Amino acid sequence: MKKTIISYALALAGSAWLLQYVQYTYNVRVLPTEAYVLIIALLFTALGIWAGRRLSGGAVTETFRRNQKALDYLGISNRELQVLELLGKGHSNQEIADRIFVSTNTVKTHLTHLYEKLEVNRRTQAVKKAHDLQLIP
Amino acid sequence: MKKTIISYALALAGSAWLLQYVQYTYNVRVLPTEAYVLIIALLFTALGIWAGRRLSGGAVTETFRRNQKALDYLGISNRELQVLELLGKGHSNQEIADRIFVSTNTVKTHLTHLYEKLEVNRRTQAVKKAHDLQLIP
DNA sequence: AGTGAAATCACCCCTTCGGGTGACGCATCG
DNA sequence: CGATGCGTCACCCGAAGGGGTGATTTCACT
Repeated sequence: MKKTIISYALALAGSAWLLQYVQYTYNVRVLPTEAYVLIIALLFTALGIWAGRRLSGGAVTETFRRNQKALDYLGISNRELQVLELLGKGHSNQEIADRIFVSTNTVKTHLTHLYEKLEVNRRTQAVKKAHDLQLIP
Repeated sequence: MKKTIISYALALAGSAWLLQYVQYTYNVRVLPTEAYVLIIALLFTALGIWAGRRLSGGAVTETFRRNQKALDYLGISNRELQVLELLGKGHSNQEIADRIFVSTNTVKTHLTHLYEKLEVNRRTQAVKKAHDLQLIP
């Protein structure tokens, strides 16, 4: 992180210096201004892409966005989604039941429906599929 | 994609034009050359970051990199990792056993050890933790 | 007013999982 | 040589999960 910033600053300073050097040492403008602008622009675009990857690509700051379309398509209800979320956190049926104030039977019913809609037959598979479909983080 | 490229080209052309405009219309260089370089650099750095995100950020091409350090720290063996991977795919003990040609008892033993090392007591939690620790994709 | 989906709960039966214990062969390391 | 860790397998038991059926209430839509 710190290294990235320092490298970037050095690259920036170096480029500025290089431009000055070329312009003042040879005292000629071999290329029109547009060309310089283009070169600098391309150079720093590349640097920007690289810096962007280093700075934000590594740390996964990406916020979770639920795939509402898939949710609708599969016909998963609110309550079922709620159960699915707790499922994804690794809770047992009993824990889920306690957390949403229903009996384990109800949780089982919701899960059965979820398994049908997700076309799976185990909770682990349900979690995996829900995760792949971006239904849960 | 196409829109991104076009927008980018427009931004680039616009910036070049703006520079020309400022320089030739007022016929004065209110700022030293370094400042211009800096402005252009910063501008296109930002544009580069933005373009980078649009072009490659959307498609998650990010390849999975196993967290070897965590693996070593937790003392998870090769065989255990193999079981963990199949676990993460939502397989049952029987399926895992068939896939690696051992008995379900062996799978259970591996899992028991994994639960201890990952400090969990359910397969779903194990999958979640392994996923969080980047032990499995 | 009637239909249907969602949500709730119950009971049964069977499979799967998890925890505990014990055992054996094999390799590596001191 | 003995200790340690890994991989393998077995048996037991209780808890958890999964499949099936059936039932009630509530609420929205028609």
